[in-house]
Amino acid sequence: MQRTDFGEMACSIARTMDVIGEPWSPLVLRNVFIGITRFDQLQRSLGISRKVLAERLKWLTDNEVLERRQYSDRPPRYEYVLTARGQELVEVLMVMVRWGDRWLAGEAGPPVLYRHQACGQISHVELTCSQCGEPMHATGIDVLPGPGSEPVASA
Amino acid sequence: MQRTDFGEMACSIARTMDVIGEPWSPLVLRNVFIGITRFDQLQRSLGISRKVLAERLKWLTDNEVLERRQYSDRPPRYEYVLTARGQELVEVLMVMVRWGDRWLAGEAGPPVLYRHQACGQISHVELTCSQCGEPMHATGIDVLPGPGSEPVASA
DNA sequence: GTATCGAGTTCCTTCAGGAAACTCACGCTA
DNA sequence: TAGCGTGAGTTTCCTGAAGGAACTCGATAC
Repeated sequence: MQRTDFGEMACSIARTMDVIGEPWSPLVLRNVFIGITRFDQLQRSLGISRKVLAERLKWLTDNEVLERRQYSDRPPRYEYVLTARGQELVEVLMVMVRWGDRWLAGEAGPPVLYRHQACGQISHVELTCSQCGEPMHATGIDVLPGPGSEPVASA
Repeated sequence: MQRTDFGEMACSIARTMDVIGEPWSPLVLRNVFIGITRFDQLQRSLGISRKVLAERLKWLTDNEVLERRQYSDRPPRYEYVLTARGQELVEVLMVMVRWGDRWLAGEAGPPVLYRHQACGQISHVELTCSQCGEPMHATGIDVLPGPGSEPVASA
């Protein structure tokens, strides 16, 4: 095996990276999210190789992150849309955005802004605890082994 | 240029992926976060090639995500610790964890659990709006161009 | 009946990842 | 003081994946 199989590791990060673990997939998802959903649009907007784009789209649809949908019958034409799984993956991207905005945007400021529809304000995501609702950061958590900690091979 | 230079794109996701954009870096960060901080420890725990690990560690320290710290003078020995920048990057990982737990963990359940020190409960991160504090999801936001939307080359 | 367009495939080259062996400075020990 | 062990990488070689460009294929457009 050349490329390590992250999908089999007992780690959600590894498993997530098995799906979005190379640089193009997040950008493909971002573009689909903002409405760039067709093959040639994606190829041109990203400057990605057509071959690699085809591979990524297949991978993402196989992993139920995207859905390939026919939007024209004659001629047959397709577009890609986010599944529920993909919608939630965009939330990972939103947190990446926040980090990139904070540490890498430089003087120019963030390239895009997000408006929260519920309150109408320009904002960004904060991480809070699902139990108490207070802010939750890397410095304030303990890591414990969970039920799926080691998937001991039964074979 | 073989590998596209994501760091120059006007997109925080691309810029973030320029730093953590291949599968090993997030896992290296995770391990440093949980206390696996030395070269050989990292290499053995991840099963990563030593060459690639050395490259990643150099890249991550160059990007101020990790800091190389000497913990022994004679013989000279080094360990890697998270910078403030790296601590915040771990929050991206926490959201990846949540997604991976939800969609990829399967019957076995999540491999690790997180306890929020502030409230003492086992929990996971929620995304909320920095302005109104209400939940914030991909389906409820508008994307607008920001100040750094197109870094028009001045040259 | 030729051009165009969307949606991919195919082919070729180059580069990055994996595995394992090697280096180098130091410390232990017998 | 010769030899062994250890941590922290480097070096070498091989294979597979990314890039780029050209090609295909069905279907309308002119």
